[in-house]
Amino acid sequence: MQVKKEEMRNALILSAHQAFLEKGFEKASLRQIVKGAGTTIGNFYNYFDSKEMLFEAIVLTDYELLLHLIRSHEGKGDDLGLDFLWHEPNPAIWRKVLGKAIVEMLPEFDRGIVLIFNASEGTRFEGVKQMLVDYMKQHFFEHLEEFGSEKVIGTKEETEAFANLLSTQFVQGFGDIFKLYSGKLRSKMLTEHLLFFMIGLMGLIGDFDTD
Amino acid sequence: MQVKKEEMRNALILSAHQAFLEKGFEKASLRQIVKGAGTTIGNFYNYFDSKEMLFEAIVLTDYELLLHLIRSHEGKGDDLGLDFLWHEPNPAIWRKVLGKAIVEMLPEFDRGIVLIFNASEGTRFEGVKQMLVDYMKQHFFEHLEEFGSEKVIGTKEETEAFANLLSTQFVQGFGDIFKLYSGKLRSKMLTEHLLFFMIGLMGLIGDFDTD
Amino acid sequence: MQVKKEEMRNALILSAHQAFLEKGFEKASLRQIVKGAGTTIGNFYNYFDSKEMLFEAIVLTDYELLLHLIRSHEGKGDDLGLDFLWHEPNPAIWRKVLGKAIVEMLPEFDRGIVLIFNASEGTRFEGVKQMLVDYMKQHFFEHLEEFGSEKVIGTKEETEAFANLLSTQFVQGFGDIFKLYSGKLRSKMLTEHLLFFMIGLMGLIGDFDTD
Amino acid sequence: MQVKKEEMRNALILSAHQAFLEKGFEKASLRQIVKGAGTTIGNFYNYFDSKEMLFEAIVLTDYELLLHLIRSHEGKGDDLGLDFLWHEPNPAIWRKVLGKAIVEMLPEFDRGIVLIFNASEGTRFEGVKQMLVDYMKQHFFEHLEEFGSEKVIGTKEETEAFANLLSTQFVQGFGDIFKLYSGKLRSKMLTEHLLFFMIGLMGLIGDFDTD
DNA sequence: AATGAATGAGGGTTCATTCAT
DNA sequence: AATGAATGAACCCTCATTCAT
Repeated sequence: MQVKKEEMRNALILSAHQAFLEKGFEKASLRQIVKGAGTTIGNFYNYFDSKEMLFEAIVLTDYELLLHLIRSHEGKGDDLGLDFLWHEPNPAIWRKVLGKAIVEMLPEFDRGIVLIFNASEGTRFEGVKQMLVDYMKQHFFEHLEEFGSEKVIGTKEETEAFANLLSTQFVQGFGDIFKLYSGKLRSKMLTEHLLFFMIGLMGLIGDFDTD
Repeated sequence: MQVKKEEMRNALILSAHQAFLEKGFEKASLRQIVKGAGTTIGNFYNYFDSKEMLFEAIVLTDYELLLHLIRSHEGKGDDLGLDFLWHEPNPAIWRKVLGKAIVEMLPEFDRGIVLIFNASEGTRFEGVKQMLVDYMKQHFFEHLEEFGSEKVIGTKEETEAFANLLSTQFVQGFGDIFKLYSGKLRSKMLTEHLLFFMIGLMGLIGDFDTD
Repeated sequence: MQVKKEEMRNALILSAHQAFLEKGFEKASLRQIVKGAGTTIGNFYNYFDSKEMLFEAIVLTDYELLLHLIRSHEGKGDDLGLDFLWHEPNPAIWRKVLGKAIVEMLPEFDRGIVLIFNASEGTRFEGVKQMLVDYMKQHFFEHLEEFGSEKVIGTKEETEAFANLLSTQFVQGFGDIFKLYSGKLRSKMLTEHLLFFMIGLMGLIGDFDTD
Repeated sequence: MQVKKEEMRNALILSAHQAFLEKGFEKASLRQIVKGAGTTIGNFYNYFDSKEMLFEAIVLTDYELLLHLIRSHEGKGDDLGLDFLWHEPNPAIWRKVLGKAIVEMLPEFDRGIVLIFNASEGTRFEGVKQMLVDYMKQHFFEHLEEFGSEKVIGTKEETEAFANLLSTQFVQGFGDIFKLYSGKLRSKMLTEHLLFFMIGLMGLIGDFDTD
């Protein structure tokens, strides 16, 4: 009862993707995955060299897209070229600009990005999310300091802690959106998510008087 | 070498807390926990009926505090009694009021709350976080609708999706703060975190003109 | 891409020979062998019925040569017709005679003989080496007894044990030489090896006074 | 049905020793070993950390004895203090001296030494035998050269090859004796074995008379 | 002649839990 | 209160072999 190669391979990837999503890399068992794909463990190894290689097969393209995305902006000190928005008083502009920017820049991530973010513990990708968090944290921290956070938030340590918190949530939200939504709704959510953070950030440091 | 009952129990709880925090409930092994507590697997079962019961012992008090916190506000349709802030134009007030409210209202959560949020998969508490998310989601959704989100965000489905996203991050941030900080820094972070979400929310729906 | 039948067969034999030599029959894996031959597992079974048959294909000719060699001397009670040497006092003669005898008598063993000796565990040839050892043991034992070993070595049991030891080493050395050397160096080593054993044997039982 | 700790441990070691002896480290299966010891695989890991550690438990003492034996003679350039024998014309002396020397010097090797020699492939001890062979090879080579082997054996390369062959067999024979015999018979065999090699070596390079 | 999908048994290892002592 | 021996199921992975194509 042989099946065309690509069919079984896809069945394995599909089953694995679901299992990894539900339980994470380590807790998802190969037995469960092959069962979901309607084959046996022995046969699995005709398609992939190891459990980790299976994960990598699902994830690698998105990983490289992500890496490329980060590197193309690294060192430029900008927010995806949107720094001018920080000085834009009319918020109506924001939503438009951000929406457009996101659609243009965002690579066409597939299933992989979600696994990298939420199911990669135990693989060589387990540090990727934190890397992104650290990268974002730097941005947030710089903006907070630039606008005089010490007047509103507090000490440098407090500001740094808060920047850390913000970036963690920002990245997590990013991942959640990719997990839950796709197509236009995904773009829409990404826009609002970005907007929400920019507004929150500005509001936090901009308007307020503490006395 | 016998040890006073409470001491061993505490040693086990301490070791388990650390292990659960690092690896999560399922991946933390009993062998590792008892080793960390300086005793043996057999003896463990003199103190706890199972691995899950050990988890429960660490977590239960905080779980009940959390439940009580939610229930005491359930059905009141308020935000911890702070609804009036939504109509308060002076943001300086916000930080003061929120900071005070948090200190007053927040139960004295112990180590457990972090485990419930970040390490409870595989236990009967694994749904608690989502429950809280759902609870918060309702609040966010109501506020978004109340202020006419359809003008700014979009359809009801989009609004609901966004409310879901916000609440997920809100709760996650809440958990992160408890995980990372304690004492006054924790309160400070909680205040800023709340503030950030209120400002973001208001900004998103309040100020904007879309045309 | 099809290859002429004999070429692929030879490639498989070559690759297998190397693998068996390195790891022995059981630990050499078919996957490794077919990879080395540049084909696939499935195709392998077009050439050989089983892993064991592959081994046999490499080994059979040499096995039969060996069998023939033994049988042609069996029952004659001689040492390859060299018994007269035991009474030859001039050792210079020995080396010459032995060297010549070896070249003349030794069949043209191929790769197989080494595998039979050192890599046949798990095949039906795994007993061949021991058979040869037993055969040699008989010779050694007879010589030891003939020359009055009880005066020098000890009891019959001790003599037998020693004959066993000698023959084991003799055969092992024989195998080692075939494994490591070829051509003239092989003949040279075989001569010295034989010489060494004859001298050792003679010395052991000939000259000595034990009191 | 609990058994005293030492009993089960010994049963495991006994069963393992036999399995390793028969099949070697890699091919001996844990399932077979625990079955031989009348327990389960799970329980095995209450006694040993791994299959390799089990091997080590059997072998370590003998390994250290062997190491100590070698090191205590290393650099002295002697043959266990028996160099004078090479110039001793009366062979009757040899057997006596060697027999005494062996009994005195040989550490009380246990089962381990045989495993190290014949069943250690796949463990960290797999190189020990070759180390010993190389060590002996040096001795043999020096003696062969010292006595002018070029006159009798041939080129330096041939002499070296032969030294290699001799040492391999010498060590193998050493191992075989430990495998097959014990007690006084072991000492007896060791003596004859050593004697055999010394005689063979002398005869090979000297001009020997047999009467 | 050649491919590689499929199978089923077995490899070493870890796990939470039970229970005799 | 404490020990650790014992269990049985599950983990990822490798193997020789079969067979449809």
